[in-house]
Amino acid sequence: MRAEARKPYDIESLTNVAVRVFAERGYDGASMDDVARAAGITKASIYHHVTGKEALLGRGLRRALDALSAILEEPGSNRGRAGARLEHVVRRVAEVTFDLLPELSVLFRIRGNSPTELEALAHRRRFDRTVASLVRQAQNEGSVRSDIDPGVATRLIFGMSNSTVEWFRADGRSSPGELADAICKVALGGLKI
Amino acid sequence: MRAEARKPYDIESLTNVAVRVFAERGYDGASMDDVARAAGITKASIYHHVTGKEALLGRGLRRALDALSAILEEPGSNRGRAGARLEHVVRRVAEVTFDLLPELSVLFRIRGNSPTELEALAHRRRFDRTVASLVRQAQNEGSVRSDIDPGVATRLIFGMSNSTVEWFRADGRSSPGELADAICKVALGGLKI
DNA sequence: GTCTATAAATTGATAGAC
DNA sequence: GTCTATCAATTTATAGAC
Repeated sequence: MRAEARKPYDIESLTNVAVRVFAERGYDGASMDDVARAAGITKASIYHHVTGKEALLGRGLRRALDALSAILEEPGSNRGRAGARLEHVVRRVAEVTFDLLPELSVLFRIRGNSPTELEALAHRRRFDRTVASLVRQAQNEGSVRSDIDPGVATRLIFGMSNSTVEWFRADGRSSPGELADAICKVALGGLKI
Repeated sequence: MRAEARKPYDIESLTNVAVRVFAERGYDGASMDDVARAAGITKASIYHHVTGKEALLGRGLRRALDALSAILEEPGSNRGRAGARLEHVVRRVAEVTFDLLPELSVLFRIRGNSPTELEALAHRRRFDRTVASLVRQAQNEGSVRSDIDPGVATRLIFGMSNSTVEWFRADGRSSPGELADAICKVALGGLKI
């Protein structure tokens, strides 16, 4: 492993490194020195690109939230029966999760300890509310069981889907597509035969 | 709200406070001063009861892991068909989660950033492996679908169940029993009708 | 764009009095 | 069992050279 000439960082490539470190050690558990070490530059150099640690967090959260919001704009989320639209959203959230694994991992673990985190949580709640109303429509049309509160059902589905960021690694043993399949099967069909 | 005479802390009552603070702000995001403030004593006083912050974490994690392990010793987890035993474990994990909400919340969010965390993660993996083998038995006896890997199924079930620590509050709107019901219904039966 | 050096604040932990 | 005072280390962030 020889030393290699590296392209200088810009704000995007540095954010890539930061979200990976935040995902691995947790935002609060990761220091700017951890990020610097992972990037192969010094801590001071980071401040040339961003105003501080919280700005790096904000950029990661923004990526995650933009990707989730985009799902709700897709045709599959807005056309057809509510049951089919719900299934589309669940599958696409799973796919986006694997696509932006560190960003979503960070989003799913924030606690609201700062204004940046609080704003992201508010955005996320908006997403959840939209899906919950989709669940309600699916219940009304008879394609989803009505004995569970729509908000609870939404949280349980995404609890299952989101938890994959804790253990899924694209290591070839199971592909993102296969896992997205499994999530849809269990969330919509259950484990029982 | 007048100042009140308070029973002096012992190690258990202080751990109660600490796990609640850790659950709310995250272990790394919580300072010893946060714990002290929540307890209504000074930071220095905490060190009379425990050797340090990591010891408080260890005590909380121990509570959570002991409660989970105890479930596997229950008759319902060891007698009868695998499908029924699995359902018992899922339900009991949900109930224990609501019973020890802050402790389980902390356990579910650790990353392995210290020896204490690494040891707890090892214990938790052991629990997961036991349940995964239960899922496999249930597949073999034909009570659980066989098109999903037992390890993946286990992680998805507990991903759903464990995620409740993020949002469930015993505020009367929905009871622990109702939520445990909903988790079993969705995990085993799915959302679809 | 990255570095060295350093400031300023926070934080985990200890000493010793009451 | 709790306090005040303080230390030592870590950590976020800045100044200024190259």
